[in-house]
Amino acid sequence: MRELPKHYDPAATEGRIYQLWLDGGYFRGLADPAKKPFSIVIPPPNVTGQLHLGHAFDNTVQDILTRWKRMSGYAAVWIPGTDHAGIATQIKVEEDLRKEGLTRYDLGREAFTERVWDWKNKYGSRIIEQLKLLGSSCDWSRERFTMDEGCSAAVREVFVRLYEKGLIYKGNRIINWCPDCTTALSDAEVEHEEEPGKLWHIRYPLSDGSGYVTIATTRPETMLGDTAVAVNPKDERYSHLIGRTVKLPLTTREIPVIADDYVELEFGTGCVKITPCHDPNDFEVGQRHSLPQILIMDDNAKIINGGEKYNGLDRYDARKLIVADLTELGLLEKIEEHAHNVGKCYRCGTTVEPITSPQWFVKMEPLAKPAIEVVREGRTKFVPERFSKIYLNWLENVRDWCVSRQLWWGHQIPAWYCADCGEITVSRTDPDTCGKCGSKNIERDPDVLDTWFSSALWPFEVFGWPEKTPDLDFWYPTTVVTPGYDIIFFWVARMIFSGVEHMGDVPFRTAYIHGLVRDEQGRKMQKSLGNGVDPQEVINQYGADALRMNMIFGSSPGNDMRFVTAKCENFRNFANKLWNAARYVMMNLDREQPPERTDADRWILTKLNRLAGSMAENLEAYDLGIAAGKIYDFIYDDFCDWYIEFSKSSVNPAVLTEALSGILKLLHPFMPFITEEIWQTLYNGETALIVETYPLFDADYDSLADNQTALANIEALIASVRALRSVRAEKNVPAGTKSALFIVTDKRGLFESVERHLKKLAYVTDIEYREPDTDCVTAVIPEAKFYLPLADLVDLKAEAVKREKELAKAVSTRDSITAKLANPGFIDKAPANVVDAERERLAKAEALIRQLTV
RNA sequence: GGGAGCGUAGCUCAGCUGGUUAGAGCACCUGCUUUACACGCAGGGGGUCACAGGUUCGAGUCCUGUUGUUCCCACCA
Repeated sequence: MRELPKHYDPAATEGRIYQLWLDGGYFRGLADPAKKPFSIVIPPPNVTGQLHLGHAFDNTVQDILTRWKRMSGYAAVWIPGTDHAGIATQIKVEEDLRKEGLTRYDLGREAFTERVWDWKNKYGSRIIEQLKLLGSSCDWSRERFTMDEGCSAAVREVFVRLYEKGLIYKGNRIINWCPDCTTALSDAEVEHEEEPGKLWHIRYPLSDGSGYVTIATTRPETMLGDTAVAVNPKDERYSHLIGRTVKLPLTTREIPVIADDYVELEFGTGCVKITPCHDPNDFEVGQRHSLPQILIMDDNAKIINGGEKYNGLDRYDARKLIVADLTELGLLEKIEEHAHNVGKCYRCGTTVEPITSPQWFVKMEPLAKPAIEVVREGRTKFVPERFSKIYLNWLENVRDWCVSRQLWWGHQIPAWYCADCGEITVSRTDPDTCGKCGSKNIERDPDVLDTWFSSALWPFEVFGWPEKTPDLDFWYPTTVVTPGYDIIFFWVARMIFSGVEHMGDVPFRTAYIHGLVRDEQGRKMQKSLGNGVDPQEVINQYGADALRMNMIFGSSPGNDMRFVTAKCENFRNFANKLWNAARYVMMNLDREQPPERTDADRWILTKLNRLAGSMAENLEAYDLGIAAGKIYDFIYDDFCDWYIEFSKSSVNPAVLTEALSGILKLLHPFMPFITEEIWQTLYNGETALIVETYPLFDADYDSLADNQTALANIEALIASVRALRSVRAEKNVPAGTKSALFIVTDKRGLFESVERHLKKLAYVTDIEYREPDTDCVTAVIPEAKFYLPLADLVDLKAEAVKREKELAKAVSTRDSITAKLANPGFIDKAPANVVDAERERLAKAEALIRQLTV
């Protein structure tokens, strides 16, 4: 047998163990009809991504579930892959270009996308390599990329299908525009932030010179695009103005005063400027009243169509100038402080501009309806349940999804415009001619699709859809996905409606939603704050197993967690504890085997069996933190503190090994590296732990009479040792000082069977079952009273005081239980096992009182 | 304007379907080279579970309200 070093060294182990798994092909998922399917698709990280703690958390959860199911006999597969991340990746490459003094326009579309592919091929696997450091047991042979051939085919198929069904359309509608990324964004990609702002009150003179109306606005620059002023039809202050016109200051235009319910009477002045091209509400008002549309900003949010003076100005410069000009004209009535919500681009943080623009939209209502149904019916369950409300609420109110992006990196929209007849041809294969008039004068839409359009198809495209593949048949719907709550809208909801629409079934049975990883102060981890913790450094310092346990231990489903690096130390220590326990086991393998199993042997195996049962319940319920806590406690308390200590006075190497291997199996999904390493040593590399069978609860074994007896005996032994150690510590008895022990008990058999342990663990020389002749230090448990003849330490008075205290406590416990049991309500309504437990407690309290009053 | 989470030991957090004396890690105190581990062992101190009501035989756990805090959604310019 190999000598193990005194300390576990993760850095020297993890790479070797990971390679062992790879070489063994253990991650490979095979659609074996003899087994039950278990499948997870990874939330594909961005190709531009660097491993952060969010990934670490997410992937630990997935790996625990996958390893557990794999060991439980499922045909388990975990599909990895990456997302092309349209905006993020394009920005990255454009930044590189800028260093060379170039823009993407200098290269042109083809050369530019080629360059992005180069970048992807060079750096795109970085995040994948980092995931491996965590121990992720993904089936790497199935790694996918959202822009690989298969995924691209799936995207195209979906686009065409939806178009043919009338669920994708092109329209000139108001969208969110990021002037920095120069692309449209979906509603979900806009983050609203409250900001201090101003409410400018501006006078619009009536055309007939009879006065003016005062409007209030937070964005005065948009007045250049005003095409009306609106008031509420019920507003008597302004009813006389309806139908008249006002002169739009700073322009030569005259615009009408209209009436619309949208205007609030109480807010501002009760008069609203209407800018159909730059405000979603105004857009709708404009539709209702057939107002002209005047677009006053270009792609970079610079003024156009605003007159010579303002054209070309940035929107904020224009605002300053316009406010100054209005002031000069005496048309600025007042400025109020006004906090309001501002939409920001979720990628770059730039304030988005609502503008009208011709874009492609997915019609949401017909897709949302069935997606709402499947969750209501429980065909997909959210864990924790509360997230289903967030999901439902979003889908119930969702507006059409703007899917076109003015980027070059992504899935180019398969639509061709005919210059001759204006027809749009949408096709599965690239057309040469217009589908309507046959003209060759056609041009492809330059835009690409929202990145989330392809990730929405992830759970079926990775199995080969639109082909009908055996894998798809076997593993779809997938078992579970594990995203953070921050991507419920982006990803979870869109996967569900896409799965239901294209596969006719939900994409996953369970959406296990987890919280976000925050820093020690509870802040989000952000580059700009510099508070990010690099998981790779943590792994280097403490080991991947320690990092994994840190993420899982003490976390609860759906809740955020603070990452405290120091906590890793605890789990490094835990790993070392297990390591040394294993060392101990292996050092004792050659010892002589006693003929029978002792109570201690039966005790540890019975407890281990129960542990398997209760951990299974927690794992089934996705309570990973609780399961982790239980195996942790078992290893520290039951196995190391007690069983190994028992084994020092009477060792059964077979049981020692049996218990250790059970522990290794149960712990493996959580701490795969160290458990496999120990397993390899313990069994000389003959088998791999990763494909061993996960322990199940055995009810028959649990109910064996010998095991039940062993449990009772060992629990009494533990209580005895604790009581004796406690009293010795209290009296400051030096550890080296041993003494005889007198036991007064009517359950002599209970102690006779464990005398060896009692002597060893409580520093006892001889045991006698009688009252001692001299004054003694005493300790009491319900089953017995103990006397330690440590004459010079005995303080009779102190002993008496201590006994009195204990007695008082025992009496109060007894009385409260007695009262409880005398309560007919309790006896009638409490479940039998609870009543029994109380009766047992009472018996113990009474026994303790008896011992104390002997 | 709606909705949700959180408030438990000095700190970071568990506490699953209500049921013993509310737990863990770190920190703190007292001992200890006990033949696996000082990345250790033994013993110990520390909590009126935010507050107020209610349901119940029984509430940290369920309900209502208050308060603090964080977040999400929403078209009052």
